[in-house]
Amino acid sequence: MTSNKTQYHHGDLASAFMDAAIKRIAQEGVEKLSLRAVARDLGVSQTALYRHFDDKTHLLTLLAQQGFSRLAQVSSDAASQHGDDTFAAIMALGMAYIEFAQYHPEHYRLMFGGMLKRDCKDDALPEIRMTSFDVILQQANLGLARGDLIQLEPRLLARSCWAKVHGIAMLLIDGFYADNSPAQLNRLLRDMLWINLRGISTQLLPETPPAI
Amino acid sequence: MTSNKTQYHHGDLASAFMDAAIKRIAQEGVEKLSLRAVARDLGVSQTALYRHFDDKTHLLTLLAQQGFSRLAQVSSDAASQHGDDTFAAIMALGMAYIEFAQYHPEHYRLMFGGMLKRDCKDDALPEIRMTSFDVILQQANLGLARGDLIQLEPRLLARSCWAKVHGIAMLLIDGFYADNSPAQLNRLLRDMLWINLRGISTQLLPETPPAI
DNA sequence: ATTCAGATGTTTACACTGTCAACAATAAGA
DNA sequence: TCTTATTGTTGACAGTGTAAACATCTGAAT
Repeated sequence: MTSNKTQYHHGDLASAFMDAAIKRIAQEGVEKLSLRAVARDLGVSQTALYRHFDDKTHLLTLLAQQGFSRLAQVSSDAASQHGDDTFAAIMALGMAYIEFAQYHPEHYRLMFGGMLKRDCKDDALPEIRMTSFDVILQQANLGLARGDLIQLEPRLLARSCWAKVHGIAMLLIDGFYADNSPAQLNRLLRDMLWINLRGISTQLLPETPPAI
Repeated sequence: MTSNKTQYHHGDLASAFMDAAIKRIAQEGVEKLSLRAVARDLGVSQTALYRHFDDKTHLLTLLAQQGFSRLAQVSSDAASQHGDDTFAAIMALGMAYIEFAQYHPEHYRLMFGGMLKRDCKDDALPEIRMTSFDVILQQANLGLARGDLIQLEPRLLARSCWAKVHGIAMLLIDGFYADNSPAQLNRLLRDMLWINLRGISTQLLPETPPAI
């Protein structure tokens, strides 16, 4: 299996392809990703990938799915570290979410760029997409149960938070907050998240979030 | 000038190109826009556009600029129809903004898709981008002056609104709210916008916005 | 152990793309 | 009218995604 003598069979070309593709995407952006270039990186023929993926869209779809599952993971982890503090949990969730986008901007753009929706026959994507949403929805339900959040549909509360977080993440990676030092940026992001939280809180929250 | 006998000189090929390109983008998405296809639509040679645009990025940049200026126009118009009612004005602004994205999803994606930021030498784009923001900023300042909004930096208030509106618009055109009737959708969008407004209001607003 | 089918990788080829260089036709000013 | 800059065309080149035919390896049944 790990015989490095014969290199005709790569071993696990599929995941090697995905890793190499992500690296290239991170460097040069999704738009100008070339499958042939990835094949060159791996020292493999330019059509080898067609034994593992239907076409380019298929590969990108799998990468997007991978991104969604990682995003759900990090945001879920962040939220669960704040026990029964509704607002701290949602803030942590949002910041982790935004950090993911910040560290993997091109991957995030692939996930939400919309180039997949048009010709994606794979029905699994919308489903996996929702795992990220479910993390937020769960926190909304917890907050409702604790009486911390106003009594609207849980889905509405979650959607509101998601839209806010997503908008911030998008504008951030598009460079709209570039005129800020790291400390200022952190403050700005937290302030913006907090405003939306104030809008769904039953309590009268202060105008700015508590220090970390 | 309008001699339709000799067709060697088109007259105004530059804007004809932009119009035709926008049409194609609206139909098939930004990603798979082919300059040659646009040239074919216009019955013109495939390199004619290089007398009017540096390259593909240049054309897309101009289209994006045009989009930003139209977006600023419609959202400004919507806000100015609500006199001195801070919350009605901001709600109208947000809804008009979202409607623009809804009616021109691919154009909106071009504006915020980030495929320009990477290799856009044109410095005018970030500037024109900000005209959309200035419309919101102006409403924030008005609301502050009336004492309707909490006393934070006007830029922060505006940025918060913008992020929310942008996030909603993006998720909308990505199909995340597809499981809604038009009436439900309108209600959902307004509810989400309203939550953010509650977060920056000095008054205690109701949990859902007043009927249109 | 041999054989044979399926999985995996390669070669070749095609249609398509963005863009450059060289050339042709027109419009406008001296 | 002659000149010159503007505008459009032709032809070419390198790069792309991907289909078809072919080659090689792996693994299981005989």
